[in-house]
Amino acid sequence: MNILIVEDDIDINNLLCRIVSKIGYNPQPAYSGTEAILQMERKSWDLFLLDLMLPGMSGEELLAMIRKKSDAGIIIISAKDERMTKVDMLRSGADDYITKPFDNEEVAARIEAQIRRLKKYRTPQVLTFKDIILNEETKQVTVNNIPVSLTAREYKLLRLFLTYPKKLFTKENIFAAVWESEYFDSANVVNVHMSNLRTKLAKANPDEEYIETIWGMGYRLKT
Amino acid sequence: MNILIVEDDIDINNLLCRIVSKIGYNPQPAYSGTEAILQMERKSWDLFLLDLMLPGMSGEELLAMIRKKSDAGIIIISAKDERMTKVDMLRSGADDYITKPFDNEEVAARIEAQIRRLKKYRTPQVLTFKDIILNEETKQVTVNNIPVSLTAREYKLLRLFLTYPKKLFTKENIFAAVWESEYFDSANVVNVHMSNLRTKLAKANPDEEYIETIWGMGYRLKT
DNA sequence: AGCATTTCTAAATTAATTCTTAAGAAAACC
DNA sequence: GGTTTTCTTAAGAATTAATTTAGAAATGCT
Repeated sequence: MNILIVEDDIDINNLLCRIVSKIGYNPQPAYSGTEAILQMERKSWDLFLLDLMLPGMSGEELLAMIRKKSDAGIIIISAKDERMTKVDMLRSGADDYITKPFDNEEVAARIEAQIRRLKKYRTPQVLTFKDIILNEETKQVTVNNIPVSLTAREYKLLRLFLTYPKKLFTKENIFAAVWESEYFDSANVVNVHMSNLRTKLAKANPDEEYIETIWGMGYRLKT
Repeated sequence: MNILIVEDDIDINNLLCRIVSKIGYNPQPAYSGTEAILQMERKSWDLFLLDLMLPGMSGEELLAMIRKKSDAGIIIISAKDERMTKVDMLRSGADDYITKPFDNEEVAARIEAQIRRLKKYRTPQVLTFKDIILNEETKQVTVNNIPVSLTAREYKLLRLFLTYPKKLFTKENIFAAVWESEYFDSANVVNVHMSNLRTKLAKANPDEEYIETIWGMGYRLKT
């Protein structure tokens, strides 16, 4: 469990790191918003402890960026005790909020509450189905031990299916998840990308069928 | 989204109900721990707002019981502002904690934060009747443990019957529900699809009858 | 800017479902 | 018992949905 601690005050950051270590997780300090962004690109994080007053970038901005890119837990730690900020933070995607000065034990408990929840619904770093191996960390996909190069769309499509291997996805489902947009004018976009994905998978292993079409309903992995 | 509000103070309970309604969810008051237990048996809840000081049963006990039986979200609302209690609550399975006196907007935001999380990981809906199992998420149907492949129309038909297992459906009913259209020229379309559905079910289990014809009226599941 | 890659659109092709028709069977009515 | 109505079922026609191809538009990269 990797926890990124975004807090510019060195002493407080150290303290938070110690708390995190003590309960058995892996802390990494970041002392500015920009440093946090760099850390996000470097590896994937399970939980963010986020100070709101940051050099380089406001905590609010950073919060929005994290939420956009990741499903990690976010705990805000801040001296701002104003009501609207608190409410706004929760609305905008933070999972919890702690005000300074904080109590060490409370911080530990809240971190564990988040981790407990995350663990439950954890998406593993490597997704597999039949002989497909999709590595979330490296974004590499192999089929039948052959590396398959997918475009971004194809990758997201495949990942969606592998994440819920039994679920039937309607084209609307797929569009909402992969395109991250509500509107959905033409089902054909989805069709085309499904076709392309299938072609690439088939090229790597012509003897196996991975995705089945359920007429009038959508697509599902073929078990 | 059904939210059970467990709080003995009538005014506070009312206030919480109003907050919940306002953000578009379905509140149900319970004024004691025992009433909450009864409500839990009566139907399934998505989220609990839980006061700690309760007649009939302590909030701590109730919390443990809820967590044992359900995956619902739990938000503690309490006047006890002692540190250890707060920490304990989070450790014992609550998802969030609000202290009285609370701010209406904050309560609303915290409820929405919980709901957002719950929605994402919803457990799949499975409908059953006799040895028919219909999985809403995978759209797979098994009869007598044999997978049955249904067309989209047949699936919707079967789901309609399983959703209201005792209801008699007229052909107009069925047409309206499955075809999602008002007009209904020929009852025979319904007949034909009912026939096809029956044939497929019978193939998987020839010894059981699932749908009975009520002459001159319509169809109903055969109990 | 210019090249390469990806993504989207449009249209032709193919496939599966859905509907219509019609003939025969079962139930209700007289 | 015969007649009428309602339902069942089978087969083929019509319709709708999905696949695929090719090219245009957009995006990304150097």
